[in-house]
Amino acid sequence: MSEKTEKRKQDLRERLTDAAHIRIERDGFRALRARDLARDAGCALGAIYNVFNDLNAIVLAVNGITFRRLGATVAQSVKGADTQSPNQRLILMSTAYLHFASTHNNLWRAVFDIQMSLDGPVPEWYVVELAKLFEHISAPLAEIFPDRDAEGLDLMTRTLFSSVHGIVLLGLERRISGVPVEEIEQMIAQLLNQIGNS
Amino acid sequence: MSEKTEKRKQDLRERLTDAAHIRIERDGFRALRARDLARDAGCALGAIYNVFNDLNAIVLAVNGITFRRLGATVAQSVKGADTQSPNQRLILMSTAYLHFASTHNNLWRAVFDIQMSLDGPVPEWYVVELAKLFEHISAPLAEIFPDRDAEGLDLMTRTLFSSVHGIVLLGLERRISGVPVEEIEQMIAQLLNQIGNS
DNA sequence: TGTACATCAGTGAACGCGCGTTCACTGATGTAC
DNA sequence: TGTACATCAGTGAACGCGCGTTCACTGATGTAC
Repeated sequence: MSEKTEKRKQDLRERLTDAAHIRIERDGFRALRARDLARDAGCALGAIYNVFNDLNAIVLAVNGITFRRLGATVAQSVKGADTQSPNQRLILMSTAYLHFASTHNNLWRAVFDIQMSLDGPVPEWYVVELAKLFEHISAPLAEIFPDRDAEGLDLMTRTLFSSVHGIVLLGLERRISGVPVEEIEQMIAQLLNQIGNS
Repeated sequence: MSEKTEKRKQDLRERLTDAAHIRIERDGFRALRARDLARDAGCALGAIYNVFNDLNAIVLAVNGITFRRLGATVAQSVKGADTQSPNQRLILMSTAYLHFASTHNNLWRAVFDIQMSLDGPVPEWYVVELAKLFEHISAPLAEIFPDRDAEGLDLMTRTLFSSVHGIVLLGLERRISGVPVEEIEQMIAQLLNQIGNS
């Protein structure tokens, strides 16, 4: 395969991923259709399978991008905030998480939904990104609880992340327990202040 | 329609619900098939539609049962525990919640999953059960924070429920961030002790 | 009690549709000489 | 530079399957007289 051809393939891969990105963001990943993607990307239906193993691989590709963006957004929220209290930084990150989830709801859900319904190994990027996210959380926690060992800190990190995730998840779920974003922010602040003040 | 006939219909409804209950618990609600149900319940495929509007109605019926059981289990866990500290009671309830979710994982997920992917009005029982669950949570919270008004208490109740839900959800999710149940118990205790000690 | 009729639960074959994936073909691109 | 050949990206019609739901039919049950 010549370089030029390889580039064309890469090009198609990107066009498909972009199209999937847009469609998932708008309609959710369960509404993704091979025929729609082909039309959007301007290729034949069969061409998809020259470039991806199956539809799922495209969703995973989009999820990889989404998760990295999410991680970057959270990291960004505390960049240059070293002067803030650790508690304040946790709130900044959680709020960033909330806003990402709120703004890109379908993309965000796809990341967590599809993992749960799939089998096979968890993709590498997933593990890496999650670890990075956890590092950002554990840093302020280590300041708040300086005498915890690494293991205790890890448990606390998971606890905190899951809690905030739960608050965001149910808070954004209009059909069940959904509330306005400001109220979700209050919930997060409430939770973190409890923890920060102990 | 005679009384006897009505009873037969009611009977079939129950047989179908029971069959769905078993299958959802074992395989998850996404694997539920009309033909399987008909076979399990010993009726013809078409008979289902004499008795339910569609498959979804059966899942909703099962979800109603599950949610009530869940509520009862949580309530049971603090029955006669008035001597315990409010914090301790919150831990009891959360642990009961965890164990229910862990033991009846697919049933539990169906309750939350299907609500999110459906449109149309939220069923009455759902709202009622959730309100009951929230009452159980807000009682101990009112003891811990006697000077909060009703609104603040409500916010805190939602915060707590969502947090515990998130911890259980991600904790039980083997493919992503899953950990042993004992560790989830620790996470819950950690969260609630933070809140109880403030 | 018996007979004629009406109803409607019960039946399962067939409909209908959606949709991921394949596959035989074509033509553009690249390579060898 | 030109010619012959090979490769493989690109094509889209067709396959295949799953599965919810319908529908024309039947026979059991109930009702009227």
